[in-house]
Amino acid sequence: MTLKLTNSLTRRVEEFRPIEPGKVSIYCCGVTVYDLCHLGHARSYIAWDVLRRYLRWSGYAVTFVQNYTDIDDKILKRAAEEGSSMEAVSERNIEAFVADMTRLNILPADRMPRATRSLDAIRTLISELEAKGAAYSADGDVYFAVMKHAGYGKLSGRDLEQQQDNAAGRVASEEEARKQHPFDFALWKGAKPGEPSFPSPWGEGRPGWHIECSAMVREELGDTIDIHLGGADLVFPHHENEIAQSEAATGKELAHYWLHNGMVNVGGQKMSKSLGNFTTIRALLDSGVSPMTLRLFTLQAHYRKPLDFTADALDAAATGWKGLNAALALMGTDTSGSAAAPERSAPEQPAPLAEARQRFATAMDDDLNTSAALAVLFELAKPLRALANRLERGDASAEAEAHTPAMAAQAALLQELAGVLGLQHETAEAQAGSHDGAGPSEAEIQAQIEARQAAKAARDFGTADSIREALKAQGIELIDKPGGLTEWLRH
RNA sequence: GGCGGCAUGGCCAAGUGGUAAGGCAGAGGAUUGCAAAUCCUUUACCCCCAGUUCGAAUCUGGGUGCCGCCUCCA
Repeated sequence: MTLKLTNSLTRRVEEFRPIEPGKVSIYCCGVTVYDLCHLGHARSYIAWDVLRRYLRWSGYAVTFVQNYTDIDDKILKRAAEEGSSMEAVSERNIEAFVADMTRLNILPADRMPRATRSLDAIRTLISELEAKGAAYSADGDVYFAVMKHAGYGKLSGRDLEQQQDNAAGRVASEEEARKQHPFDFALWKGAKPGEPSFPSPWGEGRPGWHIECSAMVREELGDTIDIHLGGADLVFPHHENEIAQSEAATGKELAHYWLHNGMVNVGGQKMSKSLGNFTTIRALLDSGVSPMTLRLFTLQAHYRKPLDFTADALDAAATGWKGLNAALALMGTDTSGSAAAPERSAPEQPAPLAEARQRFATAMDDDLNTSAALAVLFELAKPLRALANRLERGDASAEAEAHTPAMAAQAALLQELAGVLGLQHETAEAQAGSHDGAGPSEAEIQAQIEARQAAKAARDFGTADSIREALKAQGIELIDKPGGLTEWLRH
């Protein structure tokens, strides 16, 4: 079996064949760092993290490059609003991005270029386009001439002539007037008073949005790469323009495979900053939803499909994760295993495990069918959970069973496959989320538990239950364990 | 209007020609002083219509509904 991926370029599922055997070069469109990331970003980057982990597990050496767009109108606007600078806004949001991704267990990219640090490559590319007659300058701006590029529209299925009418409906801004064709887009924008600018052969200014990606792909990975990633909302115009620029300049295909993830929806509508219906990653995580719950939530759907974000669906994911997590706990807290040279053609394993591994690989090979892959994890987890539960009850035979090679192998496989999906065991604290300090103190809770123990010993269950109810009202859940022990959880 | 995509049980979601994965919720049972947790069992003919086929959720045509992109956007 080999990996098959849906290529947006052909709108078909294709077998993945790297340019160089055993190696994969990937460029992923990153964020514009003007604000915190929301769940849409999380979904996207979790999906691509899984692609990357799976390729690694399949034996490929992966080079993963993801950019930061650190110059753009929205960053400048934000900086003006808060009276700071472009750099300050960018820096702060890059830090936030890294922190959020880390919490979600998303592997950092191998290289993370920034637009403002790639200006030489950008200027070189624009010059080449100009020399080839694919670009023209007008009043300090430089535009890409879409009519000069034969393949324009091949990714998004747009026909320039057919699109004329739609474009005509746009507001005839000053910028529009400078363009030769409505779809022409800025490669370089002339400086406006008071805005940061950089020198160029066309005067002071700054790069347009699309050109930075073309330049960074080329600088970091070469003229042609294996896979280019991004959200479905980037297909047009961003990726279309990227292709046009790069291919007009190099005469080579920019990327062999274009993968796009579906949007996160809220109430059937795309989650976005402009609609204001977004939840930031950190707001969600800080509200007590664990990172792995969010990961599981996004992975339960196929990456290309829209994913509706609802409280119910998230609750379901949280409960589901509890089960997987309990099974994962059998291996202890050391779950750094995902990095421990996993190999998909693993050594000998008992037949059922080999079969599970195969089903997992088959699912993932099928355009990253994480939903089906998760089914394998849940099935592997089932007996492990049962065992974990018996262990908790102090079942002596369970103790012995836990140390049998069969169980150990099952637990190891579960952990390995979970690792491919970036799922790792979470401790109780991580699951509980942050505690804001309200509610009864530990000492108070302990005192209540002891009082309840006494009541129970006296078979005064009415008092015992009322104590439990009172604590519950304060967000404290009591759980009786075998042997007369009582544990508590803060909700 | 143009381009693309989606419609599967109460909810989420796989399955893309051979008779419906998995998760959540629900129901019954076990266990428990009662709970919680856990364990066992259990719940669908796949938006509508017409075709192709021995056989379709899966293919074709039509219809209906929904979403994304066409302006910044993961």
